[in-house]
Amino acid sequence: MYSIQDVSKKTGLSAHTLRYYEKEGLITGVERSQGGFRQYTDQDLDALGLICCLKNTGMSLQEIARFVALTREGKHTLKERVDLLRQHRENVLERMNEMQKHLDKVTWKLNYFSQKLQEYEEGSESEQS
Amino acid sequence: MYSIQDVSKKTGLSAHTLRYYEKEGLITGVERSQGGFRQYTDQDLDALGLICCLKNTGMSLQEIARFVALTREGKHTLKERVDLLRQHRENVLERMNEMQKHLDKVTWKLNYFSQKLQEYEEGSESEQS
DNA sequence: GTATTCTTTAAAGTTTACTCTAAGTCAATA
DNA sequence: TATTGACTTAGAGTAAACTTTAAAGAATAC
Repeated sequence: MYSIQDVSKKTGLSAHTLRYYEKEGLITGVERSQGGFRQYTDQDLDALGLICCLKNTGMSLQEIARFVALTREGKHTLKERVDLLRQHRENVLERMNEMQKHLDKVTWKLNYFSQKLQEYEEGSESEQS
Repeated sequence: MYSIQDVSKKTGLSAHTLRYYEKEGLITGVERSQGGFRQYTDQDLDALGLICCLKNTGMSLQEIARFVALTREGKHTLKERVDLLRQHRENVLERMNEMQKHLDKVTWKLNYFSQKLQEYEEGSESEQS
């Protein structure tokens, strides 16, 4: 059993954010101590792991909440969940491809500016001498 | 010379967004017709091209505005601009790496669910027969 | 020449994902 | 036992990047 601070350290999400995620339906069924404090299990940490991966690959919290809701509904949503992840995977690959293209342009510009810089520096050098 | 609508079509940014970018200092020195309408040049389109690449690789509008301001200052900022782009490039590569790692986890989960799904479907088949 | 469409501005509104505040409860320590 | 510090809630506030609105002037189509 982990306190909200423990989980915060383990996941890198703030305690505020963890409560927020719970409110938004991303995490469900977190147990409480007699005093009402959250007590996370290893299962909860597991679930948070997937949530972070989805988030870090650009899935919105809303979509993640939908995925979590499907999970809670049981095995008959397995196909839908698989489709969802598969689609997400495609989207991410597509985005990374696009990103690479844009980055190539940035690299091109960078080289262009680098050359300009060299010319500029050589210019000021000869002025100094 | 292009109208704001022309540029909107060419760049994929809305006319609203183009005005917003101008207000935020991302585009500067756009000429006006006698009636006060914006008239974009090929140079402006070029500048917008770089802006889109930077934005699409995750640079914030604020940082882009900073880059544009440096450009306006002249050649003595060339080194700073090169450094900025170089740093940005590193950041993007780093992010893409992280992304790939997170995506690998998603793929792993996907395969796991796929297998579960298959077992589940086989299960219901044998129940039916 | 008038109706429609496009453009202008400033400013308010929206969405996403937090982040912080206030007021109070709970637990551990000096 | 008092106090410090972590935890609770609901709800307000924030930042980024738009997006919409309103009111008015300009260009074009018939």
